[in-house]
Amino acid sequence: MADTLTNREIADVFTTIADTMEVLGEDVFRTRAYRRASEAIADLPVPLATLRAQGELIAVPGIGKAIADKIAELLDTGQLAFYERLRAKVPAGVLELLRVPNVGPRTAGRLYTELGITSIAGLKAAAEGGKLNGVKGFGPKTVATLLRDIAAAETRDQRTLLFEALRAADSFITALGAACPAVQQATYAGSLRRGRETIGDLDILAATTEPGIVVQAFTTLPLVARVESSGREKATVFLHNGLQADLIAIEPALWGAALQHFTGSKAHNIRFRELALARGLSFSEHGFKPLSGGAALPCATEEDVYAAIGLPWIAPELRENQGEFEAAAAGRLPQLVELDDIRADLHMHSDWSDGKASIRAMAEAARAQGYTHMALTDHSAFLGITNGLDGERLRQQAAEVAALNSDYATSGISFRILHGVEVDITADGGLALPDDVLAALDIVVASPHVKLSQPPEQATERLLRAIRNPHVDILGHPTGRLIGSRPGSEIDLDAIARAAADTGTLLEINAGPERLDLDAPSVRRVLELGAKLTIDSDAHHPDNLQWLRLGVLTARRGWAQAKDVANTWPLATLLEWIAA
DNA sequence: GCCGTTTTCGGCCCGACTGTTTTCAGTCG
Repeated sequence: MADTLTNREIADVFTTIADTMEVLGEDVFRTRAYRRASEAIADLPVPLATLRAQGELIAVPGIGKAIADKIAELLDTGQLAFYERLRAKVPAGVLELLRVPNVGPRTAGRLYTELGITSIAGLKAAAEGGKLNGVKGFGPKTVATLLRDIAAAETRDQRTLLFEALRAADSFITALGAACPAVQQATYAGSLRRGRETIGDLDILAATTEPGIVVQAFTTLPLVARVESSGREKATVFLHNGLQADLIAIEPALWGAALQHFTGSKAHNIRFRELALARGLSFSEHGFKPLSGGAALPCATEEDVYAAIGLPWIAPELRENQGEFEAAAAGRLPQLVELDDIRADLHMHSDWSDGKASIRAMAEAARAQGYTHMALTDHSAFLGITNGLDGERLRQQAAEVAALNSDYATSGISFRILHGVEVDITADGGLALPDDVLAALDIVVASPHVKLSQPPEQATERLLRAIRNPHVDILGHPTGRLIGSRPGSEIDLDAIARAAADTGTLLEINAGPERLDLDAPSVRRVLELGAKLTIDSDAHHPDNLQWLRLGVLTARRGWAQAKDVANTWPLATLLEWIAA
């Protein structure tokens, strides 16, 4: 039998179904149902085959009987007759047209049925050859922007990493405030505020009593390369670095409504508005409109907005319609971990291996973050690892760590460097250092760096062996994925989490901008299964310690509380945990 | 196709912006 389809592959099938049905002009609510199902599946940390075996498919919000049957057919046969019938009606190239900005399903459908266009290249040729002139809906301006949009689709960048987007948003907001005194307050919203690992565009919110002036200032900033659209209260621009940025200028009295609206997610907002309607309230970025015509409700803060439908404020990182409304209604929202809760970084490198700074410099950087302790975890000597340490060099390093700790103690500084290592997990689950070397260390991070494309069973068994080694305290970047370039190992996350919970092994959220590994859905699942976490920078330079912010956002998206995260614990608690 | 503190049938979030319009459809977020 062929390999079972992954959740991602099945999610893609339902997205294609939705796209195809939209192009065919079929019922919008049916297409929305397929899209919702696809999104729900994409975020599931548990394989669909497992849920199906437990009869739990229809327990997933957005999956009903009909889609559950289609999932079963895909799992059993690797195919779906319904999907094949749809695909036969619309060439794949027509769906490709949807990648062109401002070409939606209606336009793509007409381009296909009326002009026989079945590819972006074909569309470009038609536009350049004047074949669109005189076609209903295609005036000269539309054709001109279409050619520009085709060029954008051909060179389109992938999504931007969270870390880069945060930096871009900060500088953009600073520039806007400096250029326009009419801005009373400005912040970013959208997926950036929700802490998603990659960002499609920047959503900037500005409070002002003079929206026209702010929009004008926004669209004429030096950072702006091109204005896509510009209206009374909204504008969309492209920056020189290729990022798209949207602005909404809003009355201060409606700040909470606009912030809620532009933070999303779309699924969260749709659900929010359904709940509002059930209370006789229509909600938009301009606030509430009581259907009965009653008095307006306050919307200056997001707390006002959620209070209007009887709920406490919900943290942006939770707003994915993945159970946050139910938790809020039941008074069971988690008290999410915060950056200020972090007392230590437990995965840091120095120039003893491939880091760029001395142990002391890294320790001082940790102290500057306000930490009370840190773990120095240089690489073990292993194939492919630069300048990794063997047992002898680790003994030498221990002396330097002891001397530094002694310096801190005699200076009356309460700070402790734990001496550790980031030991390689070999392809079969062994470790690159012998047990007696590991036993002499304060803390051990074990991480996979090579052979990350093993079959799932082998990849899982490899990590399970490492977790069960009594010297291993932390499993570092468990899947090895790199966002946008390497998918990482396929592992049986439930098995890993259960073993980690059994042995007390901490599972890492590696906060490197390209790693964020574990990812947020995995974090939520491993916490459900009783495992504990660490959030570590994996810093190779003092500046990298700031990456921890990304890890905290990821932890929050995974519903993590401070008590779940070992580097929020006091040093004594951590040492007790490791000893046990 | 999904779903239920109005509902197992009949709904399904909401509005800005653009271009081509004699009043609105399509796209986007």
